[in-house]
Amino acid sequence: MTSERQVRKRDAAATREALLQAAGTLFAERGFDRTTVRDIAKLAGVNQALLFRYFGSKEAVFEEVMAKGGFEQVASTEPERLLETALRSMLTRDDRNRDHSIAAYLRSSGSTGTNGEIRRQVGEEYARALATLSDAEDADLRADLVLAWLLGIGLVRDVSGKEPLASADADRVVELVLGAARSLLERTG
Amino acid sequence: MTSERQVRKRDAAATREALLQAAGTLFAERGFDRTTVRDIAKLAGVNQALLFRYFGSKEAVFEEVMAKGGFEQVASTEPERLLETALRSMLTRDDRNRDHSIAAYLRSSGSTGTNGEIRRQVGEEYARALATLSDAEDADLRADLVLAWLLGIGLVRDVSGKEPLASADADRVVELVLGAARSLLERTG
DNA sequence: ATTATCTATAGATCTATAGATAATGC
DNA sequence: ATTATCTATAGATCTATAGATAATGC
Repeated sequence: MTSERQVRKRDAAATREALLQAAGTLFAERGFDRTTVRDIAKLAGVNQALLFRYFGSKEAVFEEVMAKGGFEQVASTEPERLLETALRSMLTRDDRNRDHSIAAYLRSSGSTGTNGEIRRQVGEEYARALATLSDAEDADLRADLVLAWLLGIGLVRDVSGKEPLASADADRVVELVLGAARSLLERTG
Repeated sequence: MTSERQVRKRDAAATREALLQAAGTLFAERGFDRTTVRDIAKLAGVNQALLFRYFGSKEAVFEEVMAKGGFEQVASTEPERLLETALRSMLTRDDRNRDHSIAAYLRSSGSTGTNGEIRRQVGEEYARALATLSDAEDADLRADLVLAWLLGIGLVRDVSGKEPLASADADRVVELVLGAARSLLERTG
């Protein structure tokens, strides 16, 4: 990865992108606080000063990682499949092309300030989509509860590494969760 | 709070306790990484060097906060009521006597190492108790999913502050969650 | 000439420790 | 005399910036 840097031409856009990608990986692995800008730059194979040149601050990088990953998934998935899609993308470990926004979200729960705001916005997007699946009067509340479940599963599984959930079969988890979530969303009263 | 310090006698046990209490409050508010030992000492009204004298390190304080809060609740509640009790204690904001372990857990998700280990253990305790409520073959997995829901609700509510969940009526949330959780635990196949 | 990239460092933390001070109990 | 508490500081970070260097395009 560093080696390809040697050959790479001077390219501001590519450097920016490399930083964004590296930041996504590290924020997802260690969270915001424990990721340093030097780590990000090192993984991206660029000088750390460039992070400030292209993003201005570490927080700004985080915001962009979250916004990009989170909004894209919601926007590109129809509500009916959103829960299953989000669930599967969380249950599946394919490091390539993985959306890091949820893991980054979970690992950065301590952070407040600007970080909190962008994380809240991503949550809004998911919940709004999920709420369309319910006809209940309190559809929004139920959608929040389903969102909470989704995030909680990621927390227990990836962050805590708790068994048997951590290595449970994805199909089985999807089956159990979708069944309960559907009945929660669809049930009236 | 600082004022009562002035009158307090020299008392190692009380000082230790004050530090533990202060640490619980701050870890729950800001998480491990964003809480400094000086903040803890200041809130406890004691000198920061005493934290190292009585606990050895900041991590050791975190472990003790988590172990104390988490294990106590599980041990003192019968499994049938554990879910409702834990849920209500999370939904209710009575700053006094509040168990900070779950919030501290949630806000410190970024931390790995020793922190991760103790957090995993507290999760084990809860899940073991919840698993006794299910006769299904995969009772442990279902219990993990219920635990995940509990934590996820805390995450969305307290850490993200997302509405309508953040200010939803506790009884209503309990009703919705308990209903779905029971059917998940009790249903066979 | 422009601008992507790098060097060097300021300035502000934070954890942890060594050793001094002072309140208690014998 | 013992030991709870405090002072002072070492040593190791980390974010961010100012200014130098060097690769590109006209």
